[in-house]
Amino acid sequence: MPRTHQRRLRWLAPAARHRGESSTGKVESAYRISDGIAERIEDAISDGILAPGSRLLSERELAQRLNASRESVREAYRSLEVVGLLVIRRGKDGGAFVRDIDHGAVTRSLSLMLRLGKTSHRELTEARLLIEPPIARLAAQRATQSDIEAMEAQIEGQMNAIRGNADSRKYDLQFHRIMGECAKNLPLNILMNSLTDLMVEALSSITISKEMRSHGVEFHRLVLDAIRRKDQDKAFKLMQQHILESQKWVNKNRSKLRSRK
Amino acid sequence: MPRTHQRRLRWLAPAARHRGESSTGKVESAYRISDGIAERIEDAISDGILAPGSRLLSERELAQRLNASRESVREAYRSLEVVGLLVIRRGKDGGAFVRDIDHGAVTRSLSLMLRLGKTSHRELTEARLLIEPPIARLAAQRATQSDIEAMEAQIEGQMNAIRGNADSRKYDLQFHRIMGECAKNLPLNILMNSLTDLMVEALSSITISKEMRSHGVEFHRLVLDAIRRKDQDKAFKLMQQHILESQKWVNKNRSKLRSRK
DNA sequence: AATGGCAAATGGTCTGGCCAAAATGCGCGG
DNA sequence: CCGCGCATTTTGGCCAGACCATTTGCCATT
Repeated sequence: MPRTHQRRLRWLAPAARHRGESSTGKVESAYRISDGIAERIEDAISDGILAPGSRLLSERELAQRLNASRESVREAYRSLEVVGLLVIRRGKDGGAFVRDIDHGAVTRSLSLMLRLGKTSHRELTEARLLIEPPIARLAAQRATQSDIEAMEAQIEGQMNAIRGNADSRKYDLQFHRIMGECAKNLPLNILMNSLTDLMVEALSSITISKEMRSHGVEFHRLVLDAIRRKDQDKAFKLMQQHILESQKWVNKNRSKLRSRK
Repeated sequence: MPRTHQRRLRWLAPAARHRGESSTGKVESAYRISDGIAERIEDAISDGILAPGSRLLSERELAQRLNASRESVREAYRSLEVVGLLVIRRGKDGGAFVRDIDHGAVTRSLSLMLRLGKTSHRELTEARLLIEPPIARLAAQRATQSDIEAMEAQIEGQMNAIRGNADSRKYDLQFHRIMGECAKNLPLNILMNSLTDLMVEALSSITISKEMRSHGVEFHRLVLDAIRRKDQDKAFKLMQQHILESQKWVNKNRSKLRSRK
């Protein structure tokens, strides 16, 4: 039975939200139906009503239920996909699914800003130098047994990759990632991951010698050892040294870096 | 005259981009026309072809030129608006404009992630504690004369606001922001701004006593003094102390904090 | 000169349709 | 009986055309 109402968009009207500034720079003036829908979904997700992995209604269906057009719903879904909350698949059994938490969106925005700001590699390294050693310290302080085991497994994998002459970069990144987990601090972890992701991206164009890779994994082993012994200062200094060395190495290979216009 | 086109989307096909992973988690499988358009615009912006403030073609016009539908163009514009690259206005003389660089998007995604991750205030403070003091140190090292003047002016404004019993929070935030500028490191600056923005947002629900506000500005004055004298360690320690004190104060007022589900 | 209203440009939404991808079922041939 | 491929179905992607809402500027009326 196709409901008979004609009126539009009354379903969201209580106290026409001003949602001012909120210091994030977002200023919504005149509202868009799609924004209203997106906001509702966003809230539902952050309130846990929609768990990661669950499937939303199809565009057609939700549109009908909300008495909105399919386009409005579509736009809402797409917006949320852009910010990383949803993932949309086509075909039967497709649709919009709640993505499990993933800081990729932060990295993406950050990456954009840095590209626009013509950030140099030097700045990136400097930032890492200020963030990662403290994280290593926290990791040494807070790593659990299972954290340590995860890192051991990872190092193992990396060594195998090197022996097999495969690309070890992925493992390298993963080591830093696990260490970030150990610090038990989400904001820091996200920030660090974004920086290291950007680093990897920036360096993706140059190949790394086998010796260098072995050297890297050796360093990881030392850091892990410090963490295992809960030697916070040692972990801090090792990390610092690790970054400095890699910076030095990059400088020697600067010519191979792809230039940014 | 309704153009006679048969084929679609040939205008973007050279070397069907795979744009794999890139470690940001973004995996585009099946190509969307709108994504193609968005990517082109994004590149144009980061290459400086489209300067901040410039106006893009209207949806109708660009659609016609690209031989695409208005919806595709619209979707591209909207996506870029969501990530903070464009701002869209309605009405005559409206349209999509290139936004000048603004880290708001990063803050927004970060904020989302933190909400989803149920980040505590404690973690936020811890992160700030690791990031801001080093930034103060860098600021002391690198601040120019005009930077210092800007900070002086800001403190002046803040004191006036306090005397007039106006809300000084805006100025407070601004001080940290200017100090970030002084550090001359974009990544760090963005990260710090995101954290302080989140902090302000989290604290927006409680009022701050006049004494506390005076205390705050006094601290800023001290920090500025250290920066002026290029006393890096002093700036570092002051900043650390500043954050610790505000944390202590927040703890005393914890009950007033709006709870996050 | 001030003001009110009209016209134009532009995004926002709706309708209704077709295409393309993906999963599933069905039937035919081996 | 076991695939293998084709048709079907569901769902997003795209399109065309229309109308609405907002904003701006201009112009006529007062």
